[in-house]
Amino acid sequence: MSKELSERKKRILHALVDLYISTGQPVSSSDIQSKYLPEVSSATVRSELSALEALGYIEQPHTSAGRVPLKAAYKFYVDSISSSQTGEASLTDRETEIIRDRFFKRLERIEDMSKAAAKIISDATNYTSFCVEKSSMDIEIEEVKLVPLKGRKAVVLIVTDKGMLANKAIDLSDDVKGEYVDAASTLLNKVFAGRNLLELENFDLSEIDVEIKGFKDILDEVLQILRIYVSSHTDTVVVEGALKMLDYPEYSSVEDAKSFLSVIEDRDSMAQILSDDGSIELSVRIGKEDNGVDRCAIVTAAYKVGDEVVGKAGVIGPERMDYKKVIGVLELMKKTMSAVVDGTDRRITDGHKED
Amino acid sequence: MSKELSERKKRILHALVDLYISTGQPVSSSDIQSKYLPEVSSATVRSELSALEALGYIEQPHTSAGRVPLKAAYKFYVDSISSSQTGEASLTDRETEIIRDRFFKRLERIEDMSKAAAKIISDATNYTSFCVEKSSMDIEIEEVKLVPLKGRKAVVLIVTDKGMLANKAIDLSDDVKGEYVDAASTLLNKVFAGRNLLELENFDLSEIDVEIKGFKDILDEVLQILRIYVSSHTDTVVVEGALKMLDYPEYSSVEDAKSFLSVIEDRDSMAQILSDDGSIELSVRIGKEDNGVDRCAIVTAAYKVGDEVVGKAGVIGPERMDYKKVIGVLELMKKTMSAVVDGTDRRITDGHKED
DNA sequence: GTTAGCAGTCAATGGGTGAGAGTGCTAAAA
DNA sequence: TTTTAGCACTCTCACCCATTGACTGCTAAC
Repeated sequence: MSKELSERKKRILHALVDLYISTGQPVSSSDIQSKYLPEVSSATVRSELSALEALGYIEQPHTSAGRVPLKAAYKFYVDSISSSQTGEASLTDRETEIIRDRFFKRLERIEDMSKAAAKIISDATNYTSFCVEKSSMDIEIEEVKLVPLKGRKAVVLIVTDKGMLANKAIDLSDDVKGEYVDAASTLLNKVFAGRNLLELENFDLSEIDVEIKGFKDILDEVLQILRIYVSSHTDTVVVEGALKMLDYPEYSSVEDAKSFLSVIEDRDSMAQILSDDGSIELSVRIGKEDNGVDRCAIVTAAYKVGDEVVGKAGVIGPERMDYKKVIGVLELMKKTMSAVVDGTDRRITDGHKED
Repeated sequence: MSKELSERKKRILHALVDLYISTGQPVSSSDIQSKYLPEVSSATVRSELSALEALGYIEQPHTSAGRVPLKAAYKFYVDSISSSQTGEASLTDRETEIIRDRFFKRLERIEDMSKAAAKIISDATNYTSFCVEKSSMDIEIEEVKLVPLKGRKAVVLIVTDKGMLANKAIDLSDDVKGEYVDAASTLLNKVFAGRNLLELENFDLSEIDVEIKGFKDILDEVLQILRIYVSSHTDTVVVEGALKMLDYPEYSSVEDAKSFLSVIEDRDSMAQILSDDGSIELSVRIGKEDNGVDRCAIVTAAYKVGDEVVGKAGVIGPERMDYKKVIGVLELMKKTMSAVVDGTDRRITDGHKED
């Protein structure tokens, strides 16, 4: 904070976080000296460490213990790795290939993308992962059709530019004559075709300048179907590997585990947490004040089409997580997913790989 | 086992299980004596206890500890409560009313029944609960319709006696003429209408004695839609209150908690476990050999329509669970749900309560 | 500014001890 | 023969204490 650190302090801080991430134990001056700075003595490292402690980067759990990174130290660490290189370089070519491969292999239908991505991210990083699909309401109704069935039933079909939206069987109270159905279909199309789903939220039937006559019932019915769809269609959150967090000593008490899991399992609180970071491309949030989950770090990547964020993928793990790897995996997935959503890479839409 | 226990042994065994269920601690002879058998001395209880130990009902964790029930003791206990009274009597009228009330209040659409029931059972008992809905394949196709849309797209609508089944937009490669669509619709109906979904599994198009001509593509398409539906439509399992198990000291180590949760979270293994008990009306399975989950008891109730099991509801908890209450709640839910599914109690199908 | 050496601090470990809980056994009473 | 009171025995658990080992901070020399 405040002023720029000396080069040696930077090296020492980086070393300390590195060591702490891999061991989870407080790091001693001699550890740092022997593994990262053989050219100086441990006493020198010690004096640098007390300086860093005064600056608020690290602390000692107790007098005779080594040092543990604080939030500021993690921030510094994350900054230094994401500026020094593109994160993806932290994965070997082989790893990159395996991940890409698994992604396309699992992807038979495009709807499974979130699930597949979450699974792969969790497997590759060994942390709990999640994916959010923003359910865009920017859907245009192309066509509404009333299809008569046997008996007095009929089906309302609503076709949109993004595919089929909803269909529902309804009872027609009147006797169904072909003319009625045809007329109703025509009317429904006049009223709804070309409209956007968002417009419908405050939509008043009486504003429409078409003849409604005996069709009010059916119009209401369709409107209700659409409204139910809009209100029920919230962002979908999928979580993978929730139990992986229990492998880390940070969460080795049942109470901690329980409080973590109860947040993770609750889709609403997850959606809340994930929406907090706006639409930053790559966001790293550490600690409860930052992300709402105690003693955790959350890394999210937003994937976009054009300028619009269409979803997010991320990892939630202990503060001392392997940021290098996580950022690498997320950047790779981000690229891959953006390409698929975008249509640049359509390997899966026809059901098989091309390469 | 082997021989019938003396009346006093029965009382002592019952008392021991009762005490162990409420405290979770090994039960001493004097506990039993003071709270359940004041007319004899603790020494007498002691000698009875060693007899029961020899018979395999109970054991001592170590020499100077009290006794703990074994599986045989729980079996005895469950038998004695379910024969002595109908379990439901173990709930007060007030409790019964509250549970019924909550059930109907939550139930706005019939599809939510499993979820609602699981939630209520879990809340009422404080254990992890689950519901399984058997997805019956006994569905008859009533009508197949090919509905042309704008452009070259069309929708296949499949109507069954149980409601709408599936619909899928397809591309028609040929130019779409009204006649083609009509002819195809007629053909599709000839082929599929009146058939049961189960027949379709090994269904050979060439066996059909209608003219196929140029319609093979569309027939294949529909057949595939149906097959995908059949294969993807497995029993649905919902689980509620998975984390409640962590409140019990039996699962206070993270490893135990993890192994429990990983079984519970996995729908497949749950479905497996739950199908194991056949269609017993009320099944109590204790211990790993019995139910596949370590140090747990599983109580399930099957709800039926006529003779057919259409679903199950149950509780999974520590071996020393409050069987009385659990059995009471499950019997109540079983009655209530059977009535709803059966159609005897249709309070919810028209969207509001009647009483 | 850096280093070696040393004293000081603290957590963790392990052995020892005493209290408490509960049993089994035995001999006497019912 | 069954039940009971009394007592010795066993085992766990909690606590204390001393020892160990891991670090640090300080100081004086380089």
